[in-house]
Amino acid sequence: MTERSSNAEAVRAFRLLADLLDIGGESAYRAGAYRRAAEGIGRISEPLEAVRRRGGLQEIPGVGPSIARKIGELLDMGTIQQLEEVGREVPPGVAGLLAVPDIGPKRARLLWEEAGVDGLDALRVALEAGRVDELLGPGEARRINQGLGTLHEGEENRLPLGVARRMALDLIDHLREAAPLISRVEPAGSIRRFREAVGDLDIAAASEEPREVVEAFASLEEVSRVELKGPNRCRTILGNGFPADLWVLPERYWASLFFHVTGDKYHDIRLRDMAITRGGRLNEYGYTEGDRLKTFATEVEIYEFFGMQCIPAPMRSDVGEIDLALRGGLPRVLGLDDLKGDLHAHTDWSDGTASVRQMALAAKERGHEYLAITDHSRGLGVANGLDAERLREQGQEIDRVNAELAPFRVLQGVELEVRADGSLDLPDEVLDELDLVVASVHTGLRQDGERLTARALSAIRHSLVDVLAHPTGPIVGGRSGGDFDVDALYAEAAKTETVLEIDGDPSRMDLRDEHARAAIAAGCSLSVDSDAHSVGALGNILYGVGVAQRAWVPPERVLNILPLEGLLARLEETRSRKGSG
DNA sequence: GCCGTTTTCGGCCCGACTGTTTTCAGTCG
Repeated sequence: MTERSSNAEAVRAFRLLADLLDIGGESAYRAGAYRRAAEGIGRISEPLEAVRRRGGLQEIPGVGPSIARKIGELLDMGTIQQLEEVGREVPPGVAGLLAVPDIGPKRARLLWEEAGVDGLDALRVALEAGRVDELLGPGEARRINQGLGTLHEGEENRLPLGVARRMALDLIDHLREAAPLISRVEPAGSIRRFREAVGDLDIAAASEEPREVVEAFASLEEVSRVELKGPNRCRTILGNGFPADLWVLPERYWASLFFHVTGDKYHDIRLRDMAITRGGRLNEYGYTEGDRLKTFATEVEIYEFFGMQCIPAPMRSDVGEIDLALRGGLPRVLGLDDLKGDLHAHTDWSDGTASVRQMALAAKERGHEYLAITDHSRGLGVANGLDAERLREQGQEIDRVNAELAPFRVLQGVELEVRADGSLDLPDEVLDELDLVVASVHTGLRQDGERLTARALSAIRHSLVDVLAHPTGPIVGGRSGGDFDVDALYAEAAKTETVLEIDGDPSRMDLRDEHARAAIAAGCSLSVDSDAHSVGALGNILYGVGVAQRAWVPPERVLNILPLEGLLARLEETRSRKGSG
């Protein structure tokens, strides 16, 4: 993973360069170009060094000849000369001020030049001494002081998608109670785009009385502070410190508003560019040419207006989807309806909360044809893992449930521990009796990369392992993943036809989007699962679908789009091929 | 600095909100 860190370094370097140029009074467009390039670099999973080797740097969105050259400097010398030079003019600490809400490049420059503020600590001192008040006025000083209070230094203040989405849905419920005049209200922004970590809640609403809805929103119990409030817009900070934004317009603007609030920014800008070349402009009300406004009933109509296919929200990021949609060549990506079943779920036999029958009934109700019960194996003692004996007993219970619920089918599987030495937690003759074996590396994630990778590879190669669960091992917002050589995993999984999982549990989201994209490019098949430990959590498969869409995963590369018979045949084929190979 | 179904030069998204600006600059999403 050492190569990959150079991507993160480049993102940091170009962001810093952009900030410093901005503060130094350089053209905002030039500074913006560096910021755009940082964005583009942040979205690729391939190491920059590898991209350079194949001459592909300028294919990165926002990277042209000049920035490509600077990427070269960074790779070869570990620094960018221009950054060093600009850093001598403007102390890099000044760029840190931009993280404070209401401080942009102009105020950062003013604070630094007029009050010697060269970082966040100096800002606190200056606020204390009343110098910010003198420079910017009491109102701005108050806002900046508040903004500084919500700023968590270092760590980016983002929440796992599942947590953020739950918060947004609760907020929406309460808003509907408080403001009955709402005709529509939906989470938008990065929640709707299924980013695995979310920085704020963006909510779009339609109402003929926008002002009343804004007032109701600002008065919700959850809201601890209103940062900004207008007739159709409100930005708040919730009691837990998390920002929540609301946009409200009358129903006839809904599609344009929903599109606008969904983003992402660069996708939005590309469509606005297209509006300009047509002689008009695109905004959250519709398309305006002269004094004539054309509104849209649906997002599909917006895209059709520009002669494009409609792009699913998770795919909106201006990394090529727009050009494909213009040519009618947007690939079909996995949808929730494509999935015929779920291949990873737990019951009260290990650390789940529901019985086999309860889980099966709930899966059946969701329209699934099958559900694999994959309780933990014995090695994960903390999760009450099953040994061979208890697996046999559980098999009898599964048989009874299958007799009752046919043609729905409960598959008996196991989530099998890959031990610290790379051996598997149950003997082959036990695994051979099961419908599905999902292998997992849960423990010893702090091992060095070589050993970790070797463990995962040995699981992938094993003839009775069908799926490698949550292959990289991170917990969103918590511990980072193991130091796996992911490219080696993809290559081996593709070769052996072992399936890699997209685990939809919101605290995992693993594989994440960039990994899933790389795995698809390497030729792997994937499964998209809930990893549910309760009946309600079966719905988490939706998050897995979101990740798959962000990664442009085509349905035909996903194992559990297969109907039951096809799935069983496929599992058997792959096992026998691996066994003989 | 990037980029092109009007462009290889001359543009660069758009609108909302705040403060102390009496007509707009700065910031944000």
